[in-house]
Amino acid sequence: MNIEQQIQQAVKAAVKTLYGADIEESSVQLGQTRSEFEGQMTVVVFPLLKASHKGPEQTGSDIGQYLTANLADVVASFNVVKGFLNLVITSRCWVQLLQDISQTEHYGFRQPTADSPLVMIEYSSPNTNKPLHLGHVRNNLLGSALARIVEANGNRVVKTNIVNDRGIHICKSMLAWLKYGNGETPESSGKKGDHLIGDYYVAFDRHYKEECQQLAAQYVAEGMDAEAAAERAKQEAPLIKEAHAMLVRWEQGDEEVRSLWRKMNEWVYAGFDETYRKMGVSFDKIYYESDTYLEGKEKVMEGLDKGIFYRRDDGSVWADLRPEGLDEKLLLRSDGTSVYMTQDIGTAKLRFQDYPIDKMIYVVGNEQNYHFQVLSILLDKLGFKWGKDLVHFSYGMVELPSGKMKSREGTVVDADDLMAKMVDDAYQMMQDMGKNDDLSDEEVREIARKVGLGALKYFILKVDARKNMLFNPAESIDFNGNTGPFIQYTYARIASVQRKAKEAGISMQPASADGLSLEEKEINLIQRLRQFEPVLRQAGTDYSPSGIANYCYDLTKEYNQFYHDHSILHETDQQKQQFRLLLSQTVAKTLRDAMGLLGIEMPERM
RNA sequence: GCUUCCAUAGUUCAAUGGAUAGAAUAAAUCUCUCCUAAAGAUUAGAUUCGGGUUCGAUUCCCGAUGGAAGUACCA
Repeated sequence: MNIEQQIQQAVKAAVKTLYGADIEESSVQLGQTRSEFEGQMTVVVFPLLKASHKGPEQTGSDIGQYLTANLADVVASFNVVKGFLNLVITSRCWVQLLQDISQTEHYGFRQPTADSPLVMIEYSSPNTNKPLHLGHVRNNLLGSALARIVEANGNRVVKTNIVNDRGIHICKSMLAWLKYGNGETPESSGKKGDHLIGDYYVAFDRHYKEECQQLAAQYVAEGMDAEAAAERAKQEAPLIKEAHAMLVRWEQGDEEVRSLWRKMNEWVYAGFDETYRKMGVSFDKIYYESDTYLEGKEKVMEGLDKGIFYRRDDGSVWADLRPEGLDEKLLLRSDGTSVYMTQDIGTAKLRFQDYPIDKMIYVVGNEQNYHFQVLSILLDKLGFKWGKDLVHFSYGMVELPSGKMKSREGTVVDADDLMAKMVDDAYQMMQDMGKNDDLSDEEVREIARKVGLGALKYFILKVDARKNMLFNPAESIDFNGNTGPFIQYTYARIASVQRKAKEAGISMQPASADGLSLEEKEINLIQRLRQFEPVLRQAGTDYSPSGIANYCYDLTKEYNQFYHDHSILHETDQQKQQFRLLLSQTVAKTLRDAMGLLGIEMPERM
């Protein structure tokens, strides 16, 4: 039984004996003592006043006395400040706790079993017409971190990706490539496939814009007012008409269009795979919209038969969600083609066929909150048992100082470029600091890779996912302060101490704890280590990678203070030295586990 | 218009309803004959406004103000 439970139980017993009242064990509010007071654990006595019918001070001291008398192994002494009962926990307890943590592999993790809930997490979900940018990076990092966190809380997890490989957007790239590409390929140009396709998407847009302007000018000359002319031009421009025609040919299965589509998608996938690999994200199962949209149609027709949906005179199919407080939602266009919602229904159907899903989590930006509100209702109506409480893990946008990223204005922060720049910066920094003297260039580059990506990942994951966040390309991402490298650096320092201890033949095995008196910072650290379990639980229920990131920072900060104040290898008291080595080792272990959940690798030196 | 989300130091971020709201950064200053100074320490700086619930509110509720997103036969 852990310290918290022992105290809670004892407080319950105290209330019973002292005041004759029954309280719930779990209702005993137990927190950590603030550093300015003596003690490590604090019982909040306010909620107990109803039972005691005494003042807070008196109640606190009654219970404190009971605890020191009846739980002397754990509670050494106490003090009461206002309504807070601060408890000093015995050193013996702390050392025991440290040993437990150090001996537990992946302390705080829960192993999934065969009958654990099956959670499917969808993330990434790119369009195949342009390369990944910083917004996708946030999505991918959040999704993969979330998958690890959910798994570490004892769930079976399937990571999935839905690729939006069909639709007007990819037709635009295809058309531009046919018109202006001169047969350019990734091989011929040396460009990454996704970047190549992205360039043609931009090219389409540029030419389309020109056409629109010319056409609009012509309409205005014919006497139309400017706004209407612009609107009309958008629809009547030859390029967009060609793109639509191409989409129709695609849907009809026109082999010429299909084979071009396959070829260009392959280029893009090769590019994506490289980006995913560098980012360190992966999937267990990938779905393609081109496979799922027909399933969606089928499912919608099924709903139509059951009377869940209705058909309008023009042939389009709708769901009436006004009873749910929402609007009517289109599910099939009047020409019978499917929309975004149709596809998601189809994907859900296929997934449910493939896996007995208990819970579905969609990692998708908050701009689609409404979509998922609707999807949840529709899936529920269609009989998916997990539809009703599907989780839309809705995250905020990444903004630039100039506002939103816009591909047209060239303000998009490219994922590949950014990762490369982070690694370069880390490499340059190592050069400048002369840290690479006895390392091969290859080793330095590997460390720079971990550090550069660690900085990027931590930068993104430490922020509450719900909130919009700011990225300033001019300032770049810091390597000092509350950053990934700060945590990695501390880890590398511990690794260094451990190497030296090993060379000197110093045992890291815990000696007897008898007579060992602990420093305040040592106790703080053990307490912090213990905290990892509740933090991980919380991160699992709140779906909060940032909770893990913040924990890593707090633990690191705490350790650095300890490291600064207390010597390890120079400590002459052997018992203390071994204890500190064990403590350091356990901090390193916990940091590796916790940062690992965020997908951040820890270098043994840097 | 309607719906949803957000609002904390100059800036970027924290805080299961708990004690004097924490960090980082930017500024000034100190600490390497000492286990890695990508570190540690000191000084100064913030809860948008008005109500309510509570022993206690940055946190929960209502209203106002400001910002973002959505409200497509786009995805």
